[in-house]
Amino acid sequence: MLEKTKETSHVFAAVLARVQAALDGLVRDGALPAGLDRGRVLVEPPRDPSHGDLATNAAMVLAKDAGTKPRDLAEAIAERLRADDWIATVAIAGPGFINLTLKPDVWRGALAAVLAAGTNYARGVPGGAPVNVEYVSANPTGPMHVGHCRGAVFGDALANLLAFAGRPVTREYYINDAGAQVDVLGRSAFLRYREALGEDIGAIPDGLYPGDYLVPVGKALARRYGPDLKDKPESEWLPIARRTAIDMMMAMIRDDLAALNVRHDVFFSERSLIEGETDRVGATIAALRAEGKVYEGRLPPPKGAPPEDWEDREQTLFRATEFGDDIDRPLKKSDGSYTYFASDIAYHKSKVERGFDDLIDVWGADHGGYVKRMQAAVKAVSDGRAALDVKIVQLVKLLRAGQPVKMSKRAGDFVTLREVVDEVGRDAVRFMMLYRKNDAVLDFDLAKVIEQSRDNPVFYVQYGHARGKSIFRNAREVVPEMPEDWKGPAVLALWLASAPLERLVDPGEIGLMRTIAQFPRLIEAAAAAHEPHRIAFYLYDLASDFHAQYTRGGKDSPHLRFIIQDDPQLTLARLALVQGVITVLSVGLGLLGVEAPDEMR
RNA sequence: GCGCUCGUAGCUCAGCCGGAUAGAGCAUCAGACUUCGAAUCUGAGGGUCGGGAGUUCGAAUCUCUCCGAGCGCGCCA
Repeated sequence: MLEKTKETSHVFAAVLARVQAALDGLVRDGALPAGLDRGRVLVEPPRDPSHGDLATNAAMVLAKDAGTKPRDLAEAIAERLRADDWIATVAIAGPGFINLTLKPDVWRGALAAVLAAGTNYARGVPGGAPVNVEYVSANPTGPMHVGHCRGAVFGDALANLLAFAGRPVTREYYINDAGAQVDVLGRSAFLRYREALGEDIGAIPDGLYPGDYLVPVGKALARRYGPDLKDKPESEWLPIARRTAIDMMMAMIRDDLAALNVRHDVFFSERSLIEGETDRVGATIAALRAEGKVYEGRLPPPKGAPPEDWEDREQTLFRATEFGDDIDRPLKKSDGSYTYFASDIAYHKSKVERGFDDLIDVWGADHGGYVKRMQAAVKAVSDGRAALDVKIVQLVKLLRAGQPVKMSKRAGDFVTLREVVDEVGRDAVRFMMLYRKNDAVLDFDLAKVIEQSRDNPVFYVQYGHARGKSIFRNAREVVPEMPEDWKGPAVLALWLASAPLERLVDPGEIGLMRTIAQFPRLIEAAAAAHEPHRIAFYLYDLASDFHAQYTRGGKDSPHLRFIIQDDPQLTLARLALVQGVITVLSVGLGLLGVEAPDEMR
């Protein structure tokens, strides 16, 4: 049995290091030139399991620079790897792959490492540059609807993932509390205020928000100010109505987010940029102008479809083309006020000034055309130091049993986030939103996601966890010395540490250990790519392996059951394996913000 | 017209900085429960990876081009 070292907790990284060591050896012997770029050397599981546990492309990516043939180099590398104490067999295949089979003890060591680390398994070492993730940022003009849901869940899971990978993460929400939309909100609230005072307001006029959710805002205004506001000019009541409405809308949005288990560290007000002691939007523009990145000029009308009311005029422009955008972008409207983009530049500048060079924004698909200019702006305000990655989450098509759920925002009968969460549950919403790449359109079927079958990946994965827990509940009569739950995971881990893992010899058992051992690598890759959906797919695969192994211990092969009545030691070893599985399932589900239940109900 | 995103099995989708014979689920067909939860599992059939060209040892993946879908296109946020 190998020791539980840092190596065994990340087998792939360790084997890569061993391959690199073999290459170092070849360099020392003069068989390989020094100073080759080895960045492309990978160790990964081959697609076809019959090729072994791991494969490396080292010979193929280095052969050209080394001036040798891939298969010759592969043979030289293989010769050194054969001496490695972890490696059982080395085979060269295809154009120069080196296929490795590890000694089973390596995988057993990986399992032991999982047990020792518990819920810290696969956690990255703390460090790296601080990263700022901005997500949701829904306008505070009403409750959140389903469309907001996906970005919220995605951003939250991505932030969880980056934090777990070791990065210092700040989760941020940008409140669009300036501009025309919140003025409309303020006027709509004022109407409800008059209504609350007993006035008959009739139908809500066009151009104001009709939703009932503003009724409480009107009542609150009436309670706080009585009739005082009613006869004042708009310039006096609007700021009050607007402020009250925004605050109440944000409280509602926070509640909605809480229902989804989504939270933010920072709520950043757009209005604070212009209403503070200094006009930070103006200051940002002035600073950019001083650097020659802002100028007064004219834009050509859009090609193909020029607007009817196009008016050629000189305006304040950001030199976005210098930073990779297609066209320079206006910063001021014709009435002299700032464009949304201008505020957004100041806002992103504030992120840079707060020490973030690594920015992630999560946006809806309708903002796709905005990406280049924002990335250009981030480069401009940070002198190229900071980078912005914009994750576009695509549309969610809401269905019920295959039929589209009709939504009309104009009629005010859109489906709210809260309705969906209440109907299908937080776990189902979160998992399904993450069980898809962010940039692919998502069909969300309200009927299907509460179905309890293999068709529904949420239940499939959760069932895997519950099944593992169930095995522990049933094992007590064979291993009565098993610590009680209330003693906590550390006591259980200590007990499992004495398990004779060398008795895990079945290919299905080794396979499970191998899958578990891939988790740290998966976390690293998913974090680097900003792709939390990879976790969801991995968990599905792990649950699948586990269900398969469970069922193999059926009528034909009772010796493969996890609980063996007359063999407590073997049962103990298999319980250790089950614990490894449920640990990873639980950690992974935790990153997705989905519960890992002990029982299915 | 331009830009962004997407196009993989009948349907819904994976495919990890280019890698070996392109994988899952659903659906279809054939099987597995007197004992650890059948909310599960085993097997079969099903593919011009939208079309074409290029880059190279090698392309679903990178480049170009065409076709198709969605989103966006100064003074909305």
